Amino acid sequence: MTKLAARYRPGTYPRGEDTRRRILEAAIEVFARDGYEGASTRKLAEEAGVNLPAIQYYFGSKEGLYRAAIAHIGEQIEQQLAPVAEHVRAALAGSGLARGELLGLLYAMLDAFVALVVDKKQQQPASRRLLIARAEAECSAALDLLHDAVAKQLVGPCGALVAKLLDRPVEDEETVLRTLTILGQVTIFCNKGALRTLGCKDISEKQLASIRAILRQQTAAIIGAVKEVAQ
Amino acid sequence: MTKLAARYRPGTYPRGEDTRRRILEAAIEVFARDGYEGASTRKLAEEAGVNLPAIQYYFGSKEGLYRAAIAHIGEQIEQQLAPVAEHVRAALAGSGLARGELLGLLYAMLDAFVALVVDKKQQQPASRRLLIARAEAECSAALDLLHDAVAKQLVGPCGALVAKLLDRPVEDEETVLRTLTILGQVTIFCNKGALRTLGCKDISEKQLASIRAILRQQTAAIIGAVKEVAQ
DNA sequence: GTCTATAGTCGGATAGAC
DNA sequence: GTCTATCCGACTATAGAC
Repeated sequence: MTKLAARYRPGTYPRGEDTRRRILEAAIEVFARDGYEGASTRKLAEEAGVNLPAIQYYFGSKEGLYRAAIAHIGEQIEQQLAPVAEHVRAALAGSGLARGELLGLLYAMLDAFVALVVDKKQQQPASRRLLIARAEAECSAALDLLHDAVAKQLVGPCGALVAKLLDRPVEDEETVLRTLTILGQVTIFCNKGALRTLGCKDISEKQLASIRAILRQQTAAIIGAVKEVAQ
Repeated sequence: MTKLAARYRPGTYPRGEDTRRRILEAAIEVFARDGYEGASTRKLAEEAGVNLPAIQYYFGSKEGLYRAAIAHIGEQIEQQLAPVAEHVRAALAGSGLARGELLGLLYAMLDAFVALVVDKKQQQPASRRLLIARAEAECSAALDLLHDAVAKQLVGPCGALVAKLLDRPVEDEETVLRTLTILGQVTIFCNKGALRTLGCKDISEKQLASIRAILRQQTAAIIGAVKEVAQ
C-alpha cells in the first residue's frame, strides 16, 4: 500500500478530474468526522457518490487518499497565508523598518492566523480543523506536509519579526520560544475545552474582534512595546 | 454496548483488582498509539497480557474500557493539579491579597500546568498526552471528564486570579479570553509542530526552565504589571 | 474468575464485465 | 473510466468448559 501511495505525485492527474475532486472533498469530511481507521472505504465512496473501487483507481489505496487529503489541506493553508507571508518577507528584505512597522506586520500575521483557526467564513472550516487535529494526534507521516506549510508561511515570518523586535538572532532559542508562545495565544481557540469555557459552540463575529484586539495588546506587551502603536 | 459501558461506576471494583489495572494501563498505551478504532480488542488484550474476553468481563465492552481509560486520566489530572488549585482557592477565600501575591499564585498555576503538559518526569507522560489529543480530536463523550478536571483545577482558579488582577468580574468575556490566551502560551507545546520548530524531539530540562521564565515575564506583561515581582 | 472456541459482521482490496 | 460481484482476513462479542 505504501508503494502505491508513494507513487502519487501532486499536480499530475491524467484521470477524471471531477470524480477525483469529489472523492477528495468527501474524504476530508469523512476522515475528519470518523478518523482514519473509523472511515471505511465504503463510507468514503458512498459519501462521494462513487463506487467502491474508484478509491483504489484514483488514489491507489485508502492511505493514498488520506495522504492526498492532508496534502490538499496543506496547500490550502499555504495559499491562504501566502499574501501576508510574502508581504512580510518583502518588507524584511528591505532595511530599516521602524518598530511600529514591525509590530504592524506581526499583527497582520496574527490576524491571518486567527482567520485560519477560528473564522467560519472558510471553505470546509470545521472539517479542516478537525482533520488537522486528528492528523496531529495520529502522528501520521502526512503530517509533515502541514507542518511545512505552517513553518514556511507562519512560524518563519513571525519568528523573523520577533527576532528583529527583540534584537536577537532568528535561530536564538528565546526568540523561538517567544514566537511559539505568542502563536499559542491563538491556537488555544482550536481547543474544544476553550470553547466550552467561553460557554458557546463557536466563536461569534463579536468575540473574534475582541480576540484580535486582545492579541494585539498582549503581543505588544510581550514584545515590550509599552506604548500603543497605530495600525 | 452503551448500556454496559454506562453501567460502569468509578470506585466500585468488586472484581480482580490487579487484572483490571493491568488492562487499564495497557489500554492507555494502546489507545494513545493506535486511536480508538485502530486499537483492536486483540491488541489491547495481548498488550495487557490477558485473554480476549477479559475486556468484556471487566469493562463491559471496548467502549467501556475506553471511557474508563479517559476517566482515569481525568482523575490523574485532577489530583496532580489539586495542591496548587486548593492553595489558590484558599488564598482567594481570604481578602486583601497584594498584586504581587496574586501574580505569584498565577505563576504557580502556570508552573503546574507546564509540568502537566511537558514534564517528562510523569507517569505515562507521552501516552497520556497523546490520548488526550486524540480524545480532543475525536470529540468523544468521555472528553467531558477531562474538560471538567481542567476547568475545575486550572481554568477556574486562573480565571479568578486574572479577574482579580484586572479588577474585572470573573464571568466577564474579556477576563475569560485573557485567561485562555495566557494558558495558550503553554498549550502550544503540546503541538508536535512546535517541537519540530524547536528542532528537538522533546523538551529538555534547560528549555523547561527557559519556558517557565519566559511565561512569567510575558504573563506579567500581559497583566500589565510592568515591575518585576519576586517569587 | 479465567480460558478456548467460535459465531457473525465488516473491513480493504481485486477480478473482470462493460 | 466505471461498475458488480466477490475474496479473504480481521474485527467485536459471546457461549460455555473449567
